[in-house]
Amino acid sequence: MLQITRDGEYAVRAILHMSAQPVGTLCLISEIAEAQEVPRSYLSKIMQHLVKAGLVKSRRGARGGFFLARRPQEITLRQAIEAIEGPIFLNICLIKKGECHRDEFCPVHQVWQEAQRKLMEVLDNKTMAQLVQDAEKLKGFSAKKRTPKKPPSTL
Amino acid sequence: MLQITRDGEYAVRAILHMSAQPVGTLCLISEIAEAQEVPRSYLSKIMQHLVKAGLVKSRRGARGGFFLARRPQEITLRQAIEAIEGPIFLNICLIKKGECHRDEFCPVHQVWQEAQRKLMEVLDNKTMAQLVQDAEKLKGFSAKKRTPKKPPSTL
DNA sequence: ATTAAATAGGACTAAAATCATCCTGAATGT
DNA sequence: ACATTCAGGATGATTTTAGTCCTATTTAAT
Ligand code: FES
Ligand code: FES
Repeated sequence: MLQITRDGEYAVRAILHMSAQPVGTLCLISEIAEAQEVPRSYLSKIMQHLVKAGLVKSRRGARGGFFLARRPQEITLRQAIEAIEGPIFLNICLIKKGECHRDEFCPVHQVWQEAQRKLMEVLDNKTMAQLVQDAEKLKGFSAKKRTPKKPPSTL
Repeated sequence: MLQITRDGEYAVRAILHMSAQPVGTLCLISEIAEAQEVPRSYLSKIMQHLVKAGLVKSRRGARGGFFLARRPQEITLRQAIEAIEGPIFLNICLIKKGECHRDEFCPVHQVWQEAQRKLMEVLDNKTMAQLVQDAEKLKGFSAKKRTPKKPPSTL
């Protein structure tokens, strides 16, 4: 349907949540699920998948939890999404040359290639660290709307 | 899955096929289906849909067929795809403001907006007329590869 | 008027994807 | 030992995808 799945969306939320924590913080599934409004049991599966994909590490047992395998500035939005959704191909024929035998003479093919390139460029150029910063700005903005004076002391 | 469906792909093929015909030509389902490698009975449904969407007109009965409702230079790739797939939203929260209540503070939202804008830009800036031209160039190119000498007399 | 040629439209279906839930097992800190 | 967490498998409801097939209707030609 040319739309990301809930899996992808939830994965981004989870990674973003962890990215916003102080380094070394262990996050619990229930905590992430509640904060990011993701069904708890569903998120469990997604976290497992993210661990397997190598983006997240986990510790089992009491005082266990999840934490990022890399620093937030080293994780792009694309990586977060593709870790769960798999590589993105706007049309099936983009998977690889020859996947569709029409790609040799189909004039639409190069349009999809360009569209995909531009889409990826956007997702590649946004790191989790940047998103956390953006979120802080948004928070500051909505706070300003409520209390127009006195900028917040901590940023 | 962030991928266009067969419906969308087949619709583009069908419209492209009609765009490549001399004006006034009536195209038959079976003819388009064979040329564009689309299952005949499936294409039938897609053509119906394209007629309802107003992109294509039809004439029933003997000597009937399909033809474009507008000139190829007035039909963009986006219009062809969206006529069948409906409006494209890379994430469900882009459908409209407030569709997802997180859009106010979610820092990913504006990234999806930009990604979508760039994707649409690519699809908007390609008309069926241009694609037909591109196809002719591709044909000429592969023809050149087979017979490196003697450029084709008709273009 | 008959008939052949076409599209229109509805019913139906198999397979896969989507979006989850629930339970058991394994690991780990106290 | 025990409470706490994640790991992983089984299950399932619903929707989407990607078709097929049959009948009805319209139209042109004879
Ligand atoms: S073969 Fe890739 S779009 Fe046509
Ligand atoms: S609300 Fe739109 S991406 Fe998060």
